Amino acid sequence: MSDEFRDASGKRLADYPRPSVAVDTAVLTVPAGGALSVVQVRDAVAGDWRLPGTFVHEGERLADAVLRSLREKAGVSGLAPQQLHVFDDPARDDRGWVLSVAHLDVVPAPALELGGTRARLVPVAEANGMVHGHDDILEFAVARLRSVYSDAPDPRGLLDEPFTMSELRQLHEAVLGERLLPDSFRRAMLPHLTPTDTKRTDGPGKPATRYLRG
Amino acid sequence: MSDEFRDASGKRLADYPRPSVAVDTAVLTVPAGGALSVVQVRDAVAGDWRLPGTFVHEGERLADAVLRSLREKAGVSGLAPQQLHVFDDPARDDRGWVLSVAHLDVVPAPALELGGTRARLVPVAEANGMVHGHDDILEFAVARLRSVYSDAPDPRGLLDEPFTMSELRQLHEAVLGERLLPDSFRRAMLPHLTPTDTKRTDGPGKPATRYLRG
DNA sequence: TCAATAGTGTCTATGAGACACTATTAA
DNA sequence: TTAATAGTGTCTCATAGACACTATTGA
Repeated sequence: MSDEFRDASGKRLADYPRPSVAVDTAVLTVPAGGALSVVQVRDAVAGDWRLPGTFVHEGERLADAVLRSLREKAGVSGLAPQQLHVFDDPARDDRGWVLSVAHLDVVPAPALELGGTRARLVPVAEANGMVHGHDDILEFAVARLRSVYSDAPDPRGLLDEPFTMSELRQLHEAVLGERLLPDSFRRAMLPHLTPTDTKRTDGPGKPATRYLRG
Repeated sequence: MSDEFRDASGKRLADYPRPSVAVDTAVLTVPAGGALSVVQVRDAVAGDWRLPGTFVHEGERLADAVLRSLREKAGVSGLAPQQLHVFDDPARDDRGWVLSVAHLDVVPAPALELGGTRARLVPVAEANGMVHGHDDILEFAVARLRSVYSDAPDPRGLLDEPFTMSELRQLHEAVLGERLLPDSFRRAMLPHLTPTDTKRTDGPGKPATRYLRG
């Protein structure tokens, strides 16, 4: 890298004003039998609950900044952050000129070990009123997750394999926030599933086949 | 804005290193009877052809930076830049630590007044080998445009209204890069179109109804 | 009349919704 | 046996592909 680069107008790159760049992440999960939920952290200074985020360090990839913020602020081992959108309203952050790159990360509930009282899991329907436009980021993230869960069986691996058709349908219902028709759901998913020999037999009812993705 | 804000560790916001932030834009259009094409500008320093871009000015919205870059570098009156993705590879730009926010803008061919020899229009199939990962940005932009043109009739307004079904289908074929079945295309589009009383009668053939969107 | 393009009617295959029916278990 | 859940078979309706057919123009 060269700080001495000059553009067509003879200006050095370093002479241009630069924004602070933050990453803010909606970590989504579905607890067993629960609703689609998001990780919030308590801000050390202001004391409010918000999405975990951090400023990007020099030369750091955005995805790495996300993983660092999740590890440090929420005690979460994030997996595969997915970039959503840059929020660039100059007035959105009262600390100055800050661009926020919103991310989505999807983590299976059993892998979520929230760090004490600084982090909590909240159903997305109840996670509103956050600062710095974090409500908008959450909305973006939920919309993205729902779009990928409308076709394929558990594409982000929220369920442990193998799983039954009912478990899969209940997961999709939690993600999509609506009831699904069991018949249509089964027919749409079966071509993308591989049945195994193991069955689930707990409580009454015919034993359910367990499936693998793919 | 306050430069004196301090975070939980007592550090001022201004103390954090900050990246340069650029916007780079794929301006797409379809010339009458032609293929999907993109605007390239010749770099004043290096002399190569690339996508128009600029560094974001302090407090400026990303979309405004895009419009400014199109006006100044390509002589184009951009319309509604759409954000695509942040390219953040620290090594992607040899000038230093630069984040590039890729954008898509869609402009009707008659509205494109390219500025002399500094800008040109190239079919997307022939626009490759650009610096700073601009090939990837173009690929992103084309994919986005194709996804919005797969359902609705000319959603980005590339055609002047009213237009005939053939004109609409030829536009969609140019955008999607593939032939479409006239029957299925007509049936898919008719519910989203309003017929007018005017007809097109040039050359032989039954006069074609002209339609409006919506 | 002929060539060319616009537009209609309809047959068929496919897939979703609906729902009755069978299968297999625990209690 | 009964209740409960899993899974199958099939009817109907909506839609896409295919394609024959009609409609209206310029030459």
